[in-house]
Amino acid sequence: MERRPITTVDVVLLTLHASHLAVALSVRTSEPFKGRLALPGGYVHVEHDHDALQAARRVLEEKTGVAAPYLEQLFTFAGASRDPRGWSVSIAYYALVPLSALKSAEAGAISFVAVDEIGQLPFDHSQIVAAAVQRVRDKSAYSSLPCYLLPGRFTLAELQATYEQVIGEKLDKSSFRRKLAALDFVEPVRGEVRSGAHRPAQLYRARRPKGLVVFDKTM
Amino acid sequence: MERRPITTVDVVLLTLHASHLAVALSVRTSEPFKGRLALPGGYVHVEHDHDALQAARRVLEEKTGVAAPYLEQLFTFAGASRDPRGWSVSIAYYALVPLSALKSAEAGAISFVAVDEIGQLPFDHSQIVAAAVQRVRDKSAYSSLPCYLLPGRFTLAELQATYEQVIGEKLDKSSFRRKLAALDFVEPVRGEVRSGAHRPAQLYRARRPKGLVVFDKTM
DNA sequence: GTAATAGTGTCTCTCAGACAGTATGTC
DNA sequence: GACATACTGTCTGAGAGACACTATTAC
Repeated sequence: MERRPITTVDVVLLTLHASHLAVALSVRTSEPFKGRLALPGGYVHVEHDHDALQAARRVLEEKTGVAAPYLEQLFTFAGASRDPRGWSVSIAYYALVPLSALKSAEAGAISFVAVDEIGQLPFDHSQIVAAAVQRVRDKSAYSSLPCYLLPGRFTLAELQATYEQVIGEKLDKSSFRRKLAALDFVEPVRGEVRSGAHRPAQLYRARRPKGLVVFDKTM
Repeated sequence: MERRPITTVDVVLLTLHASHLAVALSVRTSEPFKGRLALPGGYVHVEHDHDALQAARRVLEEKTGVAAPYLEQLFTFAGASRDPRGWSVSIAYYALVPLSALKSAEAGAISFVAVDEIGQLPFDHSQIVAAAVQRVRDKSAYSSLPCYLLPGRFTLAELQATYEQVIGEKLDKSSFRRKLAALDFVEPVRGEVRSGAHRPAQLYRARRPKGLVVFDKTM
């Protein structure tokens, strides 16, 4: 029989924290790198996990208490030198959640670090985070992905700010709304508005049956 | 110690064969599914492979004799029920090569099957092929990926035909060339032309330093 | 009234699609 | 000359960017 590599699942949980894209890190409870901040992750449990996606969901749930609405496989990092225990395979996933879904977890063992301020992480986790951020930035330019960073109801101004934050450039309000109307993946919620010090704004929600919508052009 | 899953690498080698996108399959020489056509693949060799990409290159080289110019990780298929031997991880890669690079291998144990005519393959290999084809079609619409399906020199008509074949729709010649000129990832080879029964066509090649070029818009 | 944010209208310029036209080879 | 393929020019309509305008609230 072949010698088999270690197989783990790691999750890059991203959210908008103080208007910046941030990643959730947890303190490692076992060696190697015990006590250090790292991506939530764990072994694949051959006896209990049916497949890799389910293992990722389990790990995310165990470590952060969150059932992420968006969870997608990112990349598999595998090699001899990424883990001191030897040849290892990490099937990496990334998840997007609104910050509001994490308020309870924040009290726990989870820390949020802005993606631009991450130092060195154990293993190749810095690389994994960089790959996830890259993917989210790229994909957000031509899909409805940023919706998953917002709570159930949001104004168009908030949606636009989220896009701008994630893809890193200013967008024209008029063009943005024209495209939204054409793409039709958000809908107004009749009767609900956000009141502030000024003119109230119509609240919108993501259209349910659509899921992730991918465009031809960019935002 | 955790029970560890089996870890393998599988490669979807794609090429243009008789104007159709085709996948290279090889006959399995060991159980399970011995004697059946399946994707070239093999165990990760913990002692010799430094990482997963290198394992994929080795497998491709061993089974097809080809050093593919384009080789990229596709997706990792992992679960309890995809392999009769038990919980397994397949890190799937896809490669693109010009048919001319495969002429020697064709005599060997490799068969080409048009991607639209693939029946049931062992394991979840049908799914893996489908994912690779999907990826190539999508990515070809907004990148120079199809160049890797052509030999070193090609005419613009051949390049256009390749794009049309892969993405599955007719393109306007004038628009196509305008975009090519703007994107600037191919260059004419001075003095080289393809002569036929009629007006000879200028030969082009992919610009060396560029590698894969990704566009904002689609072809 | 003013300030501030929400939301709409419109002008212009770019560019992709469509298609016709010219160029250059074989026979 | 005819014919086939290579290559280029031009017209037009759709749409994106830019920016100004109107709307509705609090004070």
